[in-house]
Amino acid sequence: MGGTAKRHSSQLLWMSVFFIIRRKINMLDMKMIRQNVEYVKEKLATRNVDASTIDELISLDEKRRDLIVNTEKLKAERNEVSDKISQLKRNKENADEQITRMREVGQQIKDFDAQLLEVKEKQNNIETHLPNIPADDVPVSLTEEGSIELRKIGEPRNFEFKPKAHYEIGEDLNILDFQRGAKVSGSRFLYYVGKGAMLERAIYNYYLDRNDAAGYTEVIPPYMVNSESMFGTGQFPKFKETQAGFEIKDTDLTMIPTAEVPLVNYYRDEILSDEQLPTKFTALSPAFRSEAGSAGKDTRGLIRLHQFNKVEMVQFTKPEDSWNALEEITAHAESLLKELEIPYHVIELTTSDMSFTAAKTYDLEVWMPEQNRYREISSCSNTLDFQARRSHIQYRDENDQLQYVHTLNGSGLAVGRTVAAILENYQNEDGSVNVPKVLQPYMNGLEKIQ
RNA sequence: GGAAGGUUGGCAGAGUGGUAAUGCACCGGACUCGAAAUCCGGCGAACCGAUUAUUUUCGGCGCGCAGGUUCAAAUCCUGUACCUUCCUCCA
Repeated sequence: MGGTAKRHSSQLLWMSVFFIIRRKINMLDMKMIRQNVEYVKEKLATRNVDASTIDELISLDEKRRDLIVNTEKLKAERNEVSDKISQLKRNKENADEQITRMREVGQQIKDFDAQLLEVKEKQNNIETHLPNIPADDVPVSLTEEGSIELRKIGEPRNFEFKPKAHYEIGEDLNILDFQRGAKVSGSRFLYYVGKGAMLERAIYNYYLDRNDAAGYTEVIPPYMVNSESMFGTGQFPKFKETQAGFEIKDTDLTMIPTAEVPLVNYYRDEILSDEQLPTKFTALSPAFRSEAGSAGKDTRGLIRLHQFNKVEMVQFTKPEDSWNALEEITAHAESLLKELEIPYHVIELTTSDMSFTAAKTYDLEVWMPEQNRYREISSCSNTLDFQARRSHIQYRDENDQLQYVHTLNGSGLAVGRTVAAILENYQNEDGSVNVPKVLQPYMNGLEKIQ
């Protein structure tokens, strides 16, 4: 058992190495890079990619194409001579001379192919680690500073008492149980109990209903996905190297860090017709994150957990529509906060703050009274064709030409953090918490948790 | 978890070592006032490279995927994924 398990996992390792090589995966179009070397260097420099990396990529690409020319020449010869051999054999003539020669050619092909594989591997390793090129209007910054506040909606409430932290409120009301979460699972886990569980459920049902009304098709996706899916949306390979997620041992499965992964990969390796665009999906799912590297940050409360619920929105659009779609998806996420009457602001992330796949990102941050600051509750991004290239999602345009679709994702919204925001913003001096009006129908008319 | 069968172009479907039949669909043409039917011709996804760079042409790859044997693999060998059916088990 132990032996087979071990062999099994080493095979999986090879599988995960090879699926990268097997298909030509361009997150950025190699032809585009080749033709715009300086532009790419300049753009990626704003995302901490060294110019020498691009130089190395270019030289590997040249080497690769040279090898292809050489090896294909030999393969063409082999095909031709093989044809002759088969004719000779059919005529019962002697083909020994040709066969001997081809034996040699075959060896040469093998040698070139081995070299080619090596170069491809190196090239792929660089390519798959290059982040998306930021859109031209994204603020440039190499530090965390520099994001732009686009608008601020709603006035933070004036408290006549010292507002409590959401985790205190939740523990005092017996609706959040972090102690037992830690006992049963560990830190960064909790139980929602009673009206707390009901509040969580009310929020995500409310979100799903609103998203449905906005034209998103509701989906219940798998919560574990294979490596190719993780690759398609841009989590792998970096995610794997930094151990940012939970991978299931001895399998090829990873617990999803966001529903974006199964939603975008829904159409992986498919060609859509242009009537299918735009397609809009929404899903409630738990999100699983190891939070490696965030030790000591947000150790209490609902802000940073290993498992949290999130309602996600994903759109597949034609290239010319994706920038409008980003505004639309953001506006829709905002409408949810407006209806919940929680103060928030919208910021535009900087080049280095954006996720690996994003060309442009808006974050929505809600006001947290006890922390006296805004905290992220939604992130809406346009990845352009970055994910579509990795996951091979194309469509036939009106001229019957194949084109990559554009993909967008946005939280609509993070559920656990919504609970936190409601507890803090709607708290009363006596420790009770009012239920936002729009959620009351989802809580059997309950107006206050006490 | 065990067993058997399967996976070939948009679809259907042949092909057990000599380089992917055939049908439907599709594109072009003929016939027609036009269409259908019929006939003739063409193409068979995607991907990669060279060439041309508005159009092209040539080649590689390509029969679920990955290895191996061979001058040559859809075909033989090994591994593996998925689908179907039957046991087993289970919400």
